Amino acid sequence: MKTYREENYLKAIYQLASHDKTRTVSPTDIAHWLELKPPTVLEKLGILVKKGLVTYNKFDGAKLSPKGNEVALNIVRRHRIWETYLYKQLKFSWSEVHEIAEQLEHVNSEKLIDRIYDVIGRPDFDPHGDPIPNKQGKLPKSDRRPLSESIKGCKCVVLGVSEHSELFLNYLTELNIRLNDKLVVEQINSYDDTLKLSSKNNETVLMSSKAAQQIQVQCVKPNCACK
Amino acid sequence: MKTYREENYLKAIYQLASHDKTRTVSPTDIAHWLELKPPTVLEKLGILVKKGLVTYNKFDGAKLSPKGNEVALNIVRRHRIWETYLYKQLKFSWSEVHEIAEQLEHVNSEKLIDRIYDVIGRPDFDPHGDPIPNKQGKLPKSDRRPLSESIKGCKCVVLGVSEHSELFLNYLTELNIRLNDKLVVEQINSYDDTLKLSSKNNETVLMSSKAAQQIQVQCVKPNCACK
DNA sequence: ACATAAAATTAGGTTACCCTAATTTAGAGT
DNA sequence: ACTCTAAATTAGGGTAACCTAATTTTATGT
Repeated sequence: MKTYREENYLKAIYQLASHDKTRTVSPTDIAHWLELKPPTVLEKLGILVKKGLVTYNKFDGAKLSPKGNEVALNIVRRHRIWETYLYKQLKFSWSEVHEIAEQLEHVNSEKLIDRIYDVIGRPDFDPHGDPIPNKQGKLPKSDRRPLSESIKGCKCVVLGVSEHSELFLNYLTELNIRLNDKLVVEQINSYDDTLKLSSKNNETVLMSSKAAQQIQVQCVKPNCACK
Repeated sequence: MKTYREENYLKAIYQLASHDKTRTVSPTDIAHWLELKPPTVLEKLGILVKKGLVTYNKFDGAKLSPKGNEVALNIVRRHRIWETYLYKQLKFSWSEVHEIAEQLEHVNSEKLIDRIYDVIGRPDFDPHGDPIPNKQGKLPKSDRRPLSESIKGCKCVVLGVSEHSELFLNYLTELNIRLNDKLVVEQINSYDDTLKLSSKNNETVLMSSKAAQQIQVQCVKPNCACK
């Protein structure tokens, strides 16, 4: 339990890297993410480098080593398993589970994780729609992509969200968009990429490009023009 | 979660005090219990005193203030609720739950504790037989007392144990003594207080006074001569 | 009462994490 | 190339929790 700060650094690097794969993960990014200051992060990066969990230089930023990646994915695994357990077994709401799972993910008992993973039926995805890595740190396959990459006419199903803030989740609730909902992209505004969507019950909603980037979907038709 | 060390100090003081109510809780006792060194404990005691959670002087030892007691009992509550949950819901063995509950007890979510407490049926006692304090820090009533206080001929039922080490729990398993077993005290050796006990299925076992002190029982007959 | 063992306390040090306030280095625009 | 800004880094501290090695008290046995 004393190593939970280290776990949080590794998880942060993982999350920042997967959030935007094009940019490097800078000390400033990590500091912002963990609500710390850059010198603090820099210091810790030095320690993580020495431990062989991370590589760092100012041009490439921080990168997880294979060992660091394994640790990070294990935490992600625990987090998502707990989220699912809280949601499915203990009837917490979608927006409540994250904060509690942030704590539970650091509880060190493989047997406990195995047990609750069994109870929830060993799913590949958590209630947010995020993939649950296996023990070896491998992610299950899927064709998930951001809704923002859809083209006009695409019919797709909501698999998850990339942002888990209450603000965002409540925003989706207001738009009446839920996990597994099917959406049709009616129009894409060519000026600001705002999407006009219609959902199953023929409600039509407008969604900003910013929000659409955070929604993970999969095309319903296997030969959909979206790639 | 960062305050878990403090929680552990308070819990240690509580446990040491309830373990032997006659003796004072010394820094050395606490150090031994938490696997720390006396100066470390002394330093922390100063902080706890300053925070109004504990009183301390070398003659009376460490004592929980009302506020400190409330915090300690809340941790005990969480610990025992988790133990029960792990045992009853997640099918962990009696000897496994303690270690995991040691970690889970520090997870800070009243709603989570409430939820799992509901799931296990809001019991007054945990699977060890230990009482679960309510939210106000009150312990449920019972006539529990150590088996070592029994007199010859007493018939009593095992409600719990005061020691939770694997060593001790395995010892009980070997003697084939379980929670809720009924025992009859056949003889008490007047030299070393060793007990000769017979259990329901007429097995006879010898038990040291040391072990008997750790077993909590209740007389079966309301007018039993044990007091 | 006195030696001696044990416990409490003091002194001084370490490591992990976190900070603010410079300073240096990169990057971006002109 | 030059300037200006933002990011990275260095310098210098602080606190919490630990520790070991004295030193001082307190208890204890004879």
